[in-house]
This record gives sequence, structure tokens and C-alpha cells, in this order.
Amino acid sequence: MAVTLKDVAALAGVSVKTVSNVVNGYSFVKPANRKLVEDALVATGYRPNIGARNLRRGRTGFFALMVPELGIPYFGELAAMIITAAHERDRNVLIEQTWGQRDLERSTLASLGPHLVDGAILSPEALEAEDFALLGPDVPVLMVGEHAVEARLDRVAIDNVLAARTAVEHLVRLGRRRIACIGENPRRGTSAMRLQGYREALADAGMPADAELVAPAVNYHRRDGAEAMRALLELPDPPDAVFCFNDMLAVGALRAAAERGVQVPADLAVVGFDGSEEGAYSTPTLTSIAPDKAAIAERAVERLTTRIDTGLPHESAFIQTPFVLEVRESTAGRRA
Amino acid sequence: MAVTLKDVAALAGVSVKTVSNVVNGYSFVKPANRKLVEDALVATGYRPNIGARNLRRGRTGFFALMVPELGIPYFGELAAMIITAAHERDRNVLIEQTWGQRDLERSTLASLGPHLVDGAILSPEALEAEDFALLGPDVPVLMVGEHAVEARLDRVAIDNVLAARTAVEHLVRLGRRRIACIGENPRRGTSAMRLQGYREALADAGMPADAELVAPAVNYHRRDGAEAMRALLELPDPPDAVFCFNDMLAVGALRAAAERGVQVPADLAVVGFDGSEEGAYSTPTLTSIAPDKAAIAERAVERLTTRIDTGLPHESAFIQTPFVLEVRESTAGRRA
DNA sequence: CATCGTTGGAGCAACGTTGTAAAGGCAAGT
DNA sequence: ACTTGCCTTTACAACGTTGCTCCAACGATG
Repeated sequence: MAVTLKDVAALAGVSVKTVSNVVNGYSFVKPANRKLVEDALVATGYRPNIGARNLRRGRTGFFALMVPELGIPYFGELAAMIITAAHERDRNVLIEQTWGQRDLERSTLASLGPHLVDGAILSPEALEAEDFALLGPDVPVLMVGEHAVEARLDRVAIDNVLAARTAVEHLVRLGRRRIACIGENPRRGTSAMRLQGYREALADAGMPADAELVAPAVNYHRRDGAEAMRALLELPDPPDAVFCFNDMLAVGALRAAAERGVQVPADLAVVGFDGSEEGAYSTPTLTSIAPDKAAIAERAVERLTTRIDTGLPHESAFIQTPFVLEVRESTAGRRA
Repeated sequence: MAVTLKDVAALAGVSVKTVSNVVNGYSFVKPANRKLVEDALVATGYRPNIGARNLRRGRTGFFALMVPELGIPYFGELAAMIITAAHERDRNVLIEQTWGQRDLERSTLASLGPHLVDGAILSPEALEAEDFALLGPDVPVLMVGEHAVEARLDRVAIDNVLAARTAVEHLVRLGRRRIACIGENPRRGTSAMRLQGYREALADAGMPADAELVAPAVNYHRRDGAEAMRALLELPDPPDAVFCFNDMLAVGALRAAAERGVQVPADLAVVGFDGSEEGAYSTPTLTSIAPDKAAIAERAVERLTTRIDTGLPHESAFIQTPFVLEVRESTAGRRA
């Protein structure tokens, strides 16, 4: 059986509470007793029972992290960093995957009772504003990334409109004339912001907004990017540049270009979004908007923990994190 | 505040225990009372306090999953599937990342007390056999993937030697004559098995085992693959094929080849290991050994839960899961 | 009519921890 | 010597749940 405070106390010859005090670093314990207890702790190999402690404290010490899918590199990396940041604050992370499905996102939201987790970090894809009624009133939650929903929640994200503009302005500066984008999807929050940035950049450059250059994507997987790119390449007047709303779409686009014998970047410049390491090693390497994921993870966990610890419903904030445009081969040089 | 059994009982006008019985589907409850309780449950929105329940039951309902790094696609995807499989059995998964460092793996092992988790699924990279002494005697654990350690534990994995042989035999059959490999590393369990398969395949083909064609890799990231490949390409008599011990190494190798202007597959055939989706979209697409990750996840979780539920220290088993060789462009056709 | 078994329900205690309050010890001040 | 006050330690209760034991009511049986 597991070692409890009682066992340690018996060995050390003190009360259970004194052991508890030592374990928690609390109050004043006489050095002699402290030594006794510490020796007993080592001898028994005591480990606190988290469940019992949390029961007593009324906290669970757990966060939920709701993401579409860990197998997507962006979310895998983000989850990795969030777990690390949470551990630094003695919290554990429970990962809930929703596969981008609204019903799974809804049921996840509804399950965020105060018993299971102290709070949650959400990265929804299909939630509507009304769904947030499912949330318990006292559950601190926070969103990472942009989302169309207008919930009154804390958010940690980069400026998606600006980032998208930056990407497209880069293409404009290269002299590209027919700049397409891939990823339009009314049900995805990120889509709206990135589309807006794309349009703003085109407008600023005095370029027409050609509807046939805006390629939709149901999901943001490589397959979707490849399909969208194939469709774009079959246009009578195909694009000479494409801005993809994430790196996986961009990798798919590179593949479709390779299949068609379209040279990147000579015939087609490609920009992605996420700054994934995959893009740094693809052929050609991929220019991409790289959000500072470590900053997102750190700020998100920091904000959530302080909100939990203070318990007060302060103003909900938008915490903006930095990004950079990583320029690589897929947009190298000028048009041939 | 959270709703407790007491609240529900007060509303329904029955005892706490009766509510508990209804919640757990236990014993015989008079239909009238059952109805009363169920209505009260709905009205209050009761959710059981997991911590209290686990405290009482002596179980936590949590697994630990120890992996090097979620940001690595293979482990991200595997974690995704393990979480799903665990949820189907009403368990939650706590993810511990070790970044392949032995000290972090050791401390994770040591922290697997009976208090925090009921059991653990391990994917160590640097652990030595002696480290398993850190494990509590009653903690059910299971390893996924091959590892050099000879611990007496359940293991779920593919036949790594056979898989590696299959990959190299494929290269032999293509007519390749100087077949290199990337990933040799005495501190990694997988390395030994895959190296053995590589050597067996060469021996079977009557080809010499040239030590300079065995490229080491400290880590198994893209960067390491690229570095190793650059070194191989600088040999006086460079290889015409390379078997990489995982897909990320292979992607790095593709990149190094592209930089040097080496044509894949004409000048160099490349085989990876993991069957990652990244390899299905790289340029050229990557031939790879694809383990059935879903089967690994399912069998691992199944085995661990039954071991926890029965509590008996049955014979430790090696559960073998299938794999296939996905043949793609990086090994297409014969040598030019 | 007494006994018994069956069915439905309830009370108590305990899981391991920590907050509270109170008790014990000791030294300095009256 | 006796109070006062501080430092240290302790007993107790409680967090929410469930296993166990016991109780009540009932119909069936001898």
C-alpha cells in the first residue's frame, strides 16, 4: 500500500499535522523535529496523495486543454509547451481532442465542471457563441488563437489580420500579380481574420480582389491544401503566388505544384502560416508566418493560473503575442 | 459552489447513499425513488467529484503517458490515439515529456506513485535497465516501441528487426549497391534493433557491411538527418540508398540531398520509418515503414487497463502489432 | 401465527489531506 | 512565583464519495 502521512508520522514520532507542515513548508517547525520528519520522509518514500489534497483544498490542480488534434504539428508543439508551462506551476494538463467537430467541442465545454479541472485553455474550431452557455459560470477559461466567436473570454493570440497582411505584402513586394489564398471557411474563426488581412494587403497594393483566387478548405490538412492548389492551377489564368492559412495547407500546395511540374518559387510563390519545423525542411523550404508559440503557451498558462488563484472575474483581456515572417526558398527571388 | 450528492439527496428527499446508488447504477432502487433522484440530478446538474470518488475507491482513473516530445509528429499522433482509446474506457491521460533525457525519464518514473496515476505507458529513449528500480513495485507499466532495456515489462511494438529488414530488402531489390543507414546510436533502444535488421538484410544479400555507411545520430530530428546525410554524401564513394531510422531523419536527408543537387530517387533512394503523413507529402514523397499506430494505442491501453483491473502480476508479454512498407516516390524505379 | 428470505433504503465510517483552534512548553516581565 | 505572550505541536473536523452493516417492510412458507 501507499505511504501516507500517518505512516511517516508514526516513524518520526510526531503528529500527522507536523509532517503535513513540513511537507508544505509551512509555519515554524523545530529544527530537531524537522530533521526527524525529513529523514522519515526519505525513509518511507512518501508521496502526497494528490486526490486527497485536492479534495481538501477544493482544487484539482488540473487544466483542460481543448485542441482539434494532437497529431497536427502546430497543436502538438503548442500542447508540449503548455504542458511544460503548467508543470512549472505545479499543474497538470488534461488534453481533450475535438477533431474540429462542434458537437465534441460542445460536450467538452459542458464537461468542464469544477470537479475535474480548475480551468481550461480552449482552441475551438467550430464553436458558436451560443455554445458558451454550456460553460459553468465559475469555470475560468481562456482561448488561444483567433476565433470568430465573440465570447467574453480572455484570449491569447497573435494579430492574425496583421500577420496575414504581412504575408501577402511580402508576396506583393516580390512582384507577384495574381495572389491566391487557400483556407477560406466561414466556420473557422482564423479563416475570417486571415482572409481580411489578405484582402487588406491586396487593396493597399491596388490589386483587384478576384473571387476565384480565394480557395476554400473544409479542413486544414495537407490533403485539403493539395486539392485547393490543384483547382487553382486549373484556372484559365492561374495564380503566381498563394498564401495558405496554415503550413499543412501550404505543404499540400507544394505537393500539388510538384505534381503539375509548376516550379516553386519561379512560377509560384508559396507562403504558409504556423512556422512549423516541417516547413523549414520541405522542398523547397517554406516561407511562413511563425507565431511565437512559446510566448502563447507561457502567457496563456500564466493568465489562467492567476485567474484561478485570484478567483476574481476581472476584465477579460486580449493578450497579443508576437510573430515573425520566416522568409525561405518558397518565396525566394523574383518571378522568372 | 459545486453540487454534491448531499444537495441532490436533499432535493430528492432521499439519503445520500441512495443517490450514490442511482448514480452508480447499483443495486435495486424503487422506480419511484429512482425517478425522483434522476430528476433531482438533472435539476441540479450534478457532476461527481472525481477526486473524492477516487480517494474512496483508491484509484485515480488516470494514466501517465511518457513520451519524448509531443511536437514530434509520431508521438503527437500516437498520443492522440492513446488518449482516444483511454477515453473509451473512462480513463484520462496525463502526458509527461522527457525530451529524450535520461534524468527526466528517471524522475518521471520515480513520480509514478499509486496516488497520481493507476498505471503508465512508457516510451523511453535513454533509460537504462537499472533505472526501473525507481518504479514502485505495484505500479502497472507498459512500454510502447522497442527499447534496449531488458526490463520485465509488457511491451507493445512492431517487430523492429523485421521492419528494418523489410525496408533494406526493398532497397536491395531496387538494385541499390551501397546502402547506408542513418540513426545509429548506442543509447537508443530502437537504434539497435533497426541496425540489426539493416545488417541482416545486407548479409542476406551478400553485401559487405561498410562501417562508414552507418551514420550516427544523436537525436532523431530533421536537423540530425540532414547533417548525417551531408556527411554521407561527402564520402569518396557515396551511397546510392539510405535507410533512415525515422521519418524525420529521412526528411532531413531529403533536404540535404536537395541542397547538394543529388536526385532522389535517381541518384539516391531514401526509406524512412514511422509512416508519418509528412512523408506522404514531402517532395519527393517518402517510402516508409508504417507501423499501425492505432493498433499500438488500442492494444497498449487495453492491456494496461486489464492489468490494472485484475491487479494480478501476470506474465509480462510482448504484444506484436503489424506494420506495412509504404512505397512512394523516394524509392521509385531503378537506379538511373 | 411465527419465521424466514428478499428487496429497498439508510447510517456510519473511512479514504488522506489540511484549516482551525486550542493546548502545551518556554522565556521574559511583573 | 505568577502571569503574559510567543513559539511549537496537537486533536479534531471536514472535503465528497462509497463499502459495509444494519434496519424496515414485505410476502411467502412452515
